[in-house]
Amino acid sequence: MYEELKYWYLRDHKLFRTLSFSQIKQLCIITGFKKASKGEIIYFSSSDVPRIFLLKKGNIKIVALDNNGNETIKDIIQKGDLFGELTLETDNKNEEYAKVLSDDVAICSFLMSDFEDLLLRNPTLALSYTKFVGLKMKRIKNNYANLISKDAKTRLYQFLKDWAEQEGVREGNSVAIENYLTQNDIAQIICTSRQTATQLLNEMETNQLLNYNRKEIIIRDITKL
Amino acid sequence: MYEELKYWYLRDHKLFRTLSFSQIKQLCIITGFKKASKGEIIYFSSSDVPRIFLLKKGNIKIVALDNNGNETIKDIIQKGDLFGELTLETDNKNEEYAKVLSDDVAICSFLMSDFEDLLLRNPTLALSYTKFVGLKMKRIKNNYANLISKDAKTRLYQFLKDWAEQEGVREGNSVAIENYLTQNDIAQIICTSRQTATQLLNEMETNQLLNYNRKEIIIRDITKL
DNA sequence: GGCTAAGTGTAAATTAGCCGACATTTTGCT
DNA sequence: AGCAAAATGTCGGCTAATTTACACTTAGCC
Repeated sequence: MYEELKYWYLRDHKLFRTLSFSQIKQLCIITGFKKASKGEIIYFSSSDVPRIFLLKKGNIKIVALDNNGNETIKDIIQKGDLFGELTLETDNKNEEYAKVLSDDVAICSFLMSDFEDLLLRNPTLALSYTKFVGLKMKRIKNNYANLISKDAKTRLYQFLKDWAEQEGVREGNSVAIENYLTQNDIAQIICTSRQTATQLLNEMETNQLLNYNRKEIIIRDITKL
Repeated sequence: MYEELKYWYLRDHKLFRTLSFSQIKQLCIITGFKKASKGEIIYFSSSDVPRIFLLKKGNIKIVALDNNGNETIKDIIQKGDLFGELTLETDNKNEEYAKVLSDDVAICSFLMSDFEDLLLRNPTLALSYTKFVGLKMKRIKNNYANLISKDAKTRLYQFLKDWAEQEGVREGNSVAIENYLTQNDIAQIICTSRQTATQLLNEMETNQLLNYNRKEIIIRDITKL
């Protein structure tokens, strides 16, 4: 892979914008690059050396298996997001993997140890990164707070609002979202059963709140959610 | 307040152990110190300049008010823990405050901006701090995962196990915990109603699993939880 | 010491939403 | 085109846990 390209891949991320070309290059020397298509599973937890990943294109979900072998969705990662050992702590027990949701994805990765070195040499980057992790924490906290205190309906509404805000294409008050999730995925994200999610989505369709199909969700009036 | 004392207060925290005396001193110049007693409320969200707090003695709970004005427990902070704007981002909308649980507490604080300066000058500290925040995030994630997928009983058991591990005094298989929480507090932490919590605790008492009173909880056999 | 508020105990009614058990539709694959 | 697998739709029973409601106990305060 051309050094130049790698440079731009990282440079693109707001976290790395303060870095010089040579600094990025240092980080890039050990950068891996990978393409994968829908349904593929990418192990990153205990696979080999701890890495940090950057999703360049597409969408993936981070999945963990509970004791009964059920999939639990931990996170949805979108284009531009970092994932992996973000806490810079190797985590042996957590058996997590990533599953590709969109048609195809592009992922770059770098070694955690190299990233640590870079942070040590670039205090500004270290500070940005700390804030970045902190922000992620805050997002997670808010998500969970919603999950716990609200009922399924409210959770679904909130999820749709968030999704619309992050990825939706707005036209007036209506928002179109590319739908790469199944109803089962949505159910898992908002922590309810598939049946309940289906029911709620159909109810919303009946009430003219949205149009749902497997490719696209159109929220008629985002302000009404 | 004597410089020396402040030095030891911070030095005591594992996060700051790598720092030299002069570095700690720099951080300390602007350190505030405060004592408070049971029931007192300490605002830190939007009060004045953003600060980071270190709880030196006692226990507090971080509480947020939801739209209906109900208290929601966000976190329980124990002796030695940091709290406040840990993400280094000033957070205007979140209206949170701390409430003192134990008879009395001692808190030191420093300005976020000073802490940022220190991090910029000490990349090693910055890295440690990132890991620290990361660890906190992981803990929160696990907590929430428990809250969501388990029933009230399991959640209570897990909470008691965690509490016992963090603060309990073990004697053989029995663990004594100083009980500074009301049953209502416990209910809020494990996200259930007060009545359910009461019922479960009494059930455990009947089953000889523990002895409960307002001052102390004794878990008969921690291995049986 | 006595009063008030906070904390605890208990029970019945109600309910959200999980679960099992299907039928139907859509998709991807050869 | 035709098949199997995945995704979606729908229903009713079941259960944990919330809610409402009230009695009792303890702690703190004048």
